[in-house]
Amino acid sequence: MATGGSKRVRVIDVANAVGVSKATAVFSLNDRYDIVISEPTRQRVKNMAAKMGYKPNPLAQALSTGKTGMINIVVPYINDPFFSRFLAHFQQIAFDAHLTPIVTANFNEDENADEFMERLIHWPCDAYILCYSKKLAAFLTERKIHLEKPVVYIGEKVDGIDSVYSDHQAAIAAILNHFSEDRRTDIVFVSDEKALHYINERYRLYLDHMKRIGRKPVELVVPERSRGAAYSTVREHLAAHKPPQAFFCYNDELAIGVQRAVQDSGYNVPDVAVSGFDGLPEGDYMNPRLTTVVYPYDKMCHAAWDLLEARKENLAGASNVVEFQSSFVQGGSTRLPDRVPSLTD
Amino acid sequence: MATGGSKRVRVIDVANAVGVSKATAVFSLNDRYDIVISEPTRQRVKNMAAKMGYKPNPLAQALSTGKTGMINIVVPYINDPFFSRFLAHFQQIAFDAHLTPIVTANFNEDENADEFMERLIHWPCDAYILCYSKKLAAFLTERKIHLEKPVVYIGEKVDGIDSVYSDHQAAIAAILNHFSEDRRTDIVFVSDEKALHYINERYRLYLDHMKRIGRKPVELVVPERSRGAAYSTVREHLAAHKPPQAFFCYNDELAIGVQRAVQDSGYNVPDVAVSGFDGLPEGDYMNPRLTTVVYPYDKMCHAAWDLLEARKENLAGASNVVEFQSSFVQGGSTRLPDRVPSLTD
DNA sequence: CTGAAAGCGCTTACAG
DNA sequence: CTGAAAGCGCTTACAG
Repeated sequence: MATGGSKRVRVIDVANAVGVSKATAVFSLNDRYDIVISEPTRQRVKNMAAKMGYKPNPLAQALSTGKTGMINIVVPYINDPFFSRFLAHFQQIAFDAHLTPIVTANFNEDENADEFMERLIHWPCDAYILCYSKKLAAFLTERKIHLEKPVVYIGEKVDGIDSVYSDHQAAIAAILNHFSEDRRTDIVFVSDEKALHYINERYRLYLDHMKRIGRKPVELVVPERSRGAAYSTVREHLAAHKPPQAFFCYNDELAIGVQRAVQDSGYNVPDVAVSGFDGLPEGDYMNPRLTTVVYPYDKMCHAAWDLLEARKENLAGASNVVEFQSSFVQGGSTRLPDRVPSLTD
Repeated sequence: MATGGSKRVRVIDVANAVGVSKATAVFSLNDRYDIVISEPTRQRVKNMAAKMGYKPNPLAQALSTGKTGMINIVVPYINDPFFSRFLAHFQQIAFDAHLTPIVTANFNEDENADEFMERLIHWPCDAYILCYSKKLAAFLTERKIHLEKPVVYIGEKVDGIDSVYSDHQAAIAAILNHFSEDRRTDIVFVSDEKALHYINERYRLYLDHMKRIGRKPVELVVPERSRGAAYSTVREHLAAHKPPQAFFCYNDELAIGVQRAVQDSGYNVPDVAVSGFDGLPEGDYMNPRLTTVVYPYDKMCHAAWDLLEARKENLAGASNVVEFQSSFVQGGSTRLPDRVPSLTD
């Protein structure tokens, strides 16, 4: 049976209805002006197609042309306020470009990850947008997929493929500097295992900072990158230890759990300061508001798209990098009431 | 050029490498045990396919069989903590079933909505899962798409197609009852325009309740279903009016903005009570915790999947409905300290 | 413009 | 098991 329902209209049906050949119908519909067809004929075909509700079967077109009109957008997790912002942007961009976005979560380090990647590279699509999944980027480049189809990476600078990222250094320094100005030196770094395992910029700058001010770094490792896990870990920690002057959290997701844990343990925020990262919208609705770092999401997404478009012309060319700057945003979760806030930007 | 890279391995390549016919190769790979092929031959084909990295081209398979292996999952918005939970569940379900999920946001009432729906029905896929988009459901049933492919609706009971929903009545009653027990009678309903426009259960039960207790209902209409819009609306309201005893909010998204607005206006929550709806994870991390209503998301998703599976066998059969019960969860955002909490379940 | 044909990569019915 | 063939619905090169 034909794909897409029993009585789907085909080009041949349109051609027969108008009384022209299949070729003429196709050329008219596809605006092939390199073929000589009279304007009235073109119009008759188009009108009839519209009247009959003809839509080309994308599958057949794809098989014939090698262009699927599908674009694979990969994020580590689909149900995550951080990544879903990127998804929403790309969804809109793809819609406008008349492409079908195949949105997939790559399960990053999960047990399904390998299986996922195998399936991914065999799925026919025209291009890939990878968000924050270095492992997947390595997988694709190893198999030279980026030489066959455009691939763009968003999140970090990755060798060999076009990438877009936001530089966090100044923003991280601003947070740590802000702690110093409030004379907070007893700072705990909160992250999940992954963030410690890889060479992590936030962690590294934290270590540098602690060294500089001559204090011993303390890491609190949360078993999983979720607010719930952060909450439990910090509750336990505060049951056994005195609170630090500040919790420097890997991201907002963790900071949200941390802040709640501090409060539920009977301490006040910002007496105990809590800082996050990522600029999740919900941070603005915490009480107090979460100090965080925001990135220019929309600009990053559009830059990624532009790279992808440009790449089509030149698959083998040298890879490009587009850099943005993240910015520190101070909220009540770190501001001591008796001090004037100091924003670096 | 072939889809999916220049040197993609095809069945014929595998067949030639083993020295069997194309048909034999296909039958072996597809485990067609209705065809007599010796076991050793089957194995040789499979091993060679694995060795050569052969994966069938899904596009060609789809065109030939009429089965695309794609399932369309539609939500109003992709970047929404409520809907993205459903997405995450279905993503996993589809992965396990070896299907490719086409995740799309239908922009619900936006300007793009019509264009979106037109494209949607012409996109070849094997089935549809619609989440909370009645307009789209009507569009599909009008065109009798549900008689061609399985369609399941999640969110409400919809005539003519299989649907899964959670009944909120008891939970809504529990919230209102909870307000009464705390002697709160001055209750404001907060929703966006849509929620008032349609016949809305939460709104209707609120009106009934206010009538019963002899108080005048007050609706606060937020221009858009976002926490930011709710925040602004309530800030303005509280600048001009005395606070009510309770804000009964259409959902958590709005309640999050409302709670923050109440606090920023200088009032205490739960002196002014705020209740939400949906059981978003972030409600648990508000200060105080948000009183809300939770649904059995995972069960709903699996029920929807089961309906879809069953529907394949019998497209024309009468539609089924699976109902779940939502439950009231009391948080600190409504609990008066001097009263014993009263949970109905 | 037309008409007949090949091809994308697969599945499947059929005669041997 | 094999081999030759038709078909899914489209695109495209080619001879007229």
